[in-house]
Amino acid sequence: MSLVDESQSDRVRDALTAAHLYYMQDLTMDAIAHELHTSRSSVSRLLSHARATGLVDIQIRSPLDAPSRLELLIQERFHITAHVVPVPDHATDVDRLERVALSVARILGQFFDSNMVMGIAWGSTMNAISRHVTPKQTHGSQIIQLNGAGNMRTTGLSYASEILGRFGYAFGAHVHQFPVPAFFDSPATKQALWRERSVSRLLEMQARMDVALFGLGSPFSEVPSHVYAGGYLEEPDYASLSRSGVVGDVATIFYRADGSTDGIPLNTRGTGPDFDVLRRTPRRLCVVSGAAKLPSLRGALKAELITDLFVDESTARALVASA
Amino acid sequence: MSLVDESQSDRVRDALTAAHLYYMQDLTMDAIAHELHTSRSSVSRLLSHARATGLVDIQIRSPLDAPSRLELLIQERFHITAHVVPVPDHATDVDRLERVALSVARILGQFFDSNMVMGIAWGSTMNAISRHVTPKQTHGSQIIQLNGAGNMRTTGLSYASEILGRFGYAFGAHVHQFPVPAFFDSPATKQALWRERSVSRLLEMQARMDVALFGLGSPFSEVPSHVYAGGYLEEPDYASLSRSGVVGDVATIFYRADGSTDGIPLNTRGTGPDFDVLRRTPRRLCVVSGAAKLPSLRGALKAELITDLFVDESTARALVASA
DNA sequence: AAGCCGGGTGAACAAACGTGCAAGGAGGGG
DNA sequence: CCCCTCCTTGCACGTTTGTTCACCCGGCTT
Repeated sequence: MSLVDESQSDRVRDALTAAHLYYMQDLTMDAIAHELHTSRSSVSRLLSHARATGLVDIQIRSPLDAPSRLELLIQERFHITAHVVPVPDHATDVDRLERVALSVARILGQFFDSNMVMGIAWGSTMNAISRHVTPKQTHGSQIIQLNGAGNMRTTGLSYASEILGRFGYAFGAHVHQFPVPAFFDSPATKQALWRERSVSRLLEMQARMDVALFGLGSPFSEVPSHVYAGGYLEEPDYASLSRSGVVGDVATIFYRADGSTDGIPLNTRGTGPDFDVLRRTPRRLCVVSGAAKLPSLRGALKAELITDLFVDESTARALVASA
Repeated sequence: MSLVDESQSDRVRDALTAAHLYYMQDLTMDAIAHELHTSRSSVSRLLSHARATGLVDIQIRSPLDAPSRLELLIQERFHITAHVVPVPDHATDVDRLERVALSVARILGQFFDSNMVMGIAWGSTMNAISRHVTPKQTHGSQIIQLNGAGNMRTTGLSYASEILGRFGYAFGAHVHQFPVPAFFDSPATKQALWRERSVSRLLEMQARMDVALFGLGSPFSEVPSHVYAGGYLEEPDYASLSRSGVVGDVATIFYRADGSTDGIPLNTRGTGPDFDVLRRTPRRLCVVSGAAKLPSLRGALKAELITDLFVDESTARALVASA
């Protein structure tokens, strides 16, 4: 282990030197290879490594007078910070998701630091982000799962824990899983379990998280979110959602177009944090891609669930275009 | 002007988009050119522009457990933060200076922010840095010249103001020049002028600066600094310095190997800030390259003039090697 | 001890990139 | 109105960079 450690740290040291020479002194990889007594290819790999592990941190800082027109409009209209991801109009929804996720993954480190608690939902958006998130070493930080992931067929643990694990690994954070189904069959079971100390400990932690990161579910769009495709809900559930006028969910809690949640039966069985809890979280990062989620997004904005919105360009345009 | 402004801001906007697509989404320049309806070459230029103007900010962050061994040693021995710039041992002194300067220019933005006052000396080191400093927009910030620049032949204003001007431009800071000679002929003139309100206003500003940036002068090394080559001093002055046991200067104030300054005649005629003033400045960035400055560096460390040291690798090695 | 296995290396190739150059276009002055 | 100038553009070229592949070397198994 000591040998491994040593060679690891040698590698890091070399990567740092190479990064310094490349990004601070503008040497070519060739020149660096020469100074480091190795081959140019190795330097290329060293630099890739440096970027991938967050040794090199590339940020884009708009001079504050020139954020995109769209970001300004959204800020004025909804009083949130918008990060519009440029994506060509003809891109497919899969592309959109992937590109927004990549951008978020790169920028996430700016929102998370040592000794913070970050709550994370799961789903295709979070999955995509998790696969790209660039590491940033922190200490004493915690990552906590926002809602259960089990369904009738599996405990969902492996899927959710893979996602959470990648975030935890990237930030050197302690990961707290939430080993319950996404939806309980009976509200009583939920209430019972919520009184269990192991669970209430998690809920308390959720109540004092610093950052929440989530996507939006949109039950009635053509591209249903993970929750809706994964066998978590059954026919009568959908009928009930439809009757209640639901337009979306955040971490298994549903809401209407006006942002209200009162009297939606399924919410007594969902496992995500109550919106009152969520709204007390200082920074609430919401990632949305694709126009299909527009109604869900409007509802979430009405419900004031979002402080920072990450959205692809054309969806952003659609958002401000309509009243 | 409005047309110029508009096209400027268009350019910035395009540069931001391109940077986002390139650095956050890992598209190739070709792909970006396509999305922006322009040619690949223009995208290349756009990205260069984005980097050069600080829209894209590249930082290197050592995981705090692995700063170079040298930086650690220096920190332990002298209680300052060291930034060791990797430079191959066989590099010439000119190379050394240039590469250290480049590194400092890139990192300087991390030390300077809005509403700050930065004092800047001048000389070949500062000149080299000024030619590379990457912009960072700030507001309400001030840059102030630490010491006069005139000599028997010229007022020195153009040289010093060029340097100061580049810093000021890069940070959007107000520049305050110090229109006096580097050394007065007579101490009485200095004292008289020091009582002038226009000058004392500058001195007061120096007294509350947040950052000072300076190199070291080394009067008796083979590669004399600008002050010594530029006709600022005359033969009797050198003799006097030699008699006093001077090993270096910071902004025209001389010191001995033990860091003391008392009773050095020339200091009554120099125009830089008193070391007591300097030592009250929260951050004092010193840039040194080349082993020839080692004695000066040791003296400056003894005098506790430095909080952050930027130095090339082999000079750093030499510094810790000797007791 | 021989043999496999995984990770890392440099050579060679292909892709991506930067830059000198000539052409085109907008703005300003005659 | 024309011309001159300066700035920007895209092309073409040479350079720089990423990636594939065969190879080597240390560690572990049989």
